[in-house]
Amino acid sequence: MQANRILDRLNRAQQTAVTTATPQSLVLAGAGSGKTRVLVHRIAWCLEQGLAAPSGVLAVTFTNKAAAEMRGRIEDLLGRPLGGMWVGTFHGLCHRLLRSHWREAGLPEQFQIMDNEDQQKAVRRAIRGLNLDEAHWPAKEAQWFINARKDEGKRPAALRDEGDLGLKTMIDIYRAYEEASQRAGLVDFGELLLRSYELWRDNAGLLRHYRERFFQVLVDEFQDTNALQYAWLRLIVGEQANFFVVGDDDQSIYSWRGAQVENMQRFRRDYPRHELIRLEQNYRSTGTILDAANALIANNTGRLGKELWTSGSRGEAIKLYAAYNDIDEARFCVDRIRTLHAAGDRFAECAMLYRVSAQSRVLEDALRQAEVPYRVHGGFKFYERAEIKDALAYLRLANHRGDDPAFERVINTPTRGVGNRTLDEIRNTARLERLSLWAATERLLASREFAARAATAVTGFMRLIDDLAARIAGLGLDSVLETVIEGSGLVAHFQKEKGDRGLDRIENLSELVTAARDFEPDENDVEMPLLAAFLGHAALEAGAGQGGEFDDCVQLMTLHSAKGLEFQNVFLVGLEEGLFPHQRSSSDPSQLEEERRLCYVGVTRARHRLVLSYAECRRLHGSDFYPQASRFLREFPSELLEEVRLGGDIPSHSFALPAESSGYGLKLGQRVLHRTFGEGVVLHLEGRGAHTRVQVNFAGGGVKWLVAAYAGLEVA
DNA sequence: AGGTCGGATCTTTTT
DNA sequence: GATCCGACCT
Repeated sequence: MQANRILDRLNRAQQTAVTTATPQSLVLAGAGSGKTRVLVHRIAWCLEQGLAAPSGVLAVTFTNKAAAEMRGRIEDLLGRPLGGMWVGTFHGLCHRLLRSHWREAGLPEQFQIMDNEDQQKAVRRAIRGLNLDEAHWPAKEAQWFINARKDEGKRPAALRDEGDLGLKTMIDIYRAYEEASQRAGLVDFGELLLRSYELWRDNAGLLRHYRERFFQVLVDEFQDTNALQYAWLRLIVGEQANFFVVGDDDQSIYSWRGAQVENMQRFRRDYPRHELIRLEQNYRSTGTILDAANALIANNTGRLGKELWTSGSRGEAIKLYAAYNDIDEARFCVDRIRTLHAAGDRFAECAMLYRVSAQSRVLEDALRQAEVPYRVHGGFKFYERAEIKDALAYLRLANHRGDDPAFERVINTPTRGVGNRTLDEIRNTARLERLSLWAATERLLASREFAARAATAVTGFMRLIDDLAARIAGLGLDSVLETVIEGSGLVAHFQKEKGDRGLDRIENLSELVTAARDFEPDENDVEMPLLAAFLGHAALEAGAGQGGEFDDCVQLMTLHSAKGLEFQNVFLVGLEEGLFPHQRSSSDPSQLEEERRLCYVGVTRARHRLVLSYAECRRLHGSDFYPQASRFLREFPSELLEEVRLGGDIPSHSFALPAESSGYGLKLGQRVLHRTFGEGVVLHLEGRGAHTRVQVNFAGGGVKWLVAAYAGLEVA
């Protein structure tokens, strides 16, 4: 391929990025500015210019989807396979490293990956093992603590309790969990990263080897990296490699799970001779939408700074609908979608975006009522289903008896008479003797410490696993799964379940066999044993949600899951104070800015049409709320918005950009305090000046009408 | 061993 | 309102 063919269809800024000769570059890539394009073309450029062999390229992304897309596009552009390129997610690549160097990493060869659920159970076990009260020390919080520390690259030994008992306990739990995981050869998601970081850090020879190999290191969505990922990158880049990172500080929406936008500033400090390139030309949205997005995000502080523009048309005004309530809001959106569909747009080109998943319910109801097909993104994944995890647990245990989570999962599924007492006995022995659950069970059997019934049950289970292990040796992957499913007794177990549920599960189990038959490790994993690759795939890439991905249906998802996608028509619903920005974020300025970025992400998903809406009454957690319109609405230039109304008799307060008071500091949804009735929320306002009457819903005393002049309400 | 009941809680989600 | 979790009961 010719150099000019690579640069052919790129704009100036994109060309600059692709061809830069500066060893370190930070590409500030706005929404819809062709970020993936730049990454892919940059790789092609490096190869064509002889700046790297394919095996010298390391390209990292966050999601499997992004990695797959990048691989596909590189191959398309090059017209040949990746060669020895490493293109994958942080976790996928770390997994690969640990499989190749398990010994140096201090892991057993058959180490397994724990997903969230496995991890939480393991943490719970650690908490119980320390004789702590679970009500006081919830596994979820401890899990969060452990993951946050790992994301910072910290082991328990590196933590100090500062005399804080709570902190000390957390560290104890972390340590106990870590010891148990190590003993069982289990690795959680954070551990994959931390372990490979340490692997490189502590093995000079190995690090040298990889540094000599990877001369071009590229990172996608750099704003989402956490401290450990950045440290990992710095380690591999070293002094000599080229470091090419692409990101957008305005789309950083994952700080709550450890992402540090600060890494962008850190990069600038750590590599003072870097080149900063801005991609600001947008190929997605209309001028109107971009103006709105720019104006909104300008309210944030400390940005690297970037202004999106387009050579395309202004497009139509952004529609704003003030709904009477959430049901009305849903109906309005569905109505418009039907109109658009009738005019020729596909349903799949319409997306309904919301802040919290709970909002999908009302939208789904309205869609179903109107018989409009839809798909809700997110939610349960194939490999996260209980029956799939059960089957895989049998396989994991047959493969590696020390796999404690797998043991716990299936020791009594299907029920075979191993009760809690027996299990506790096993757990205790395991803890005291530092054995795996399997080894502890063997131990207890040998010393005849089980009750007769338990002994029989447990022996039966162990025979079953040993038997499975013997039978699957040498079989193909799909036969392995067939054998395991058949031998586990899971099918009979689920057949007993009432209703269609059991049937579903059995169907999923046969789907698992199909998945195994069709399984091909991706290019990064071809060297590892097939079974390890398959189990890794199941844990790391939990699979898509429900099917129907290719049908023409309206797309429902949270704003978070919308990042990276685009649609002709976007309906951004629930623009209300308390919901968006969310209550839990509204007290902290930096969290508030993240909410704003989330809004920015939502707005920039739209190509042609953007509809914003809010409800004056919203049912949430079972009771009604009367929120104010979101502050974000006020941050859009009003000339870009056009208020839409349905008929004249819908009680709708004009969107009233100042949306301020009635003269008494009262507004809809305002929290107020009354001398005798206590705290309440303003439901309605009527009249003006001295005649203003206000309806308040008091927490204690129900709904009351008051004359504002006499009520003496205080704004709470 | 398994089911049922009451209480607490309720962002966002990938790997 | 819905769900998840633990305690309690059968």
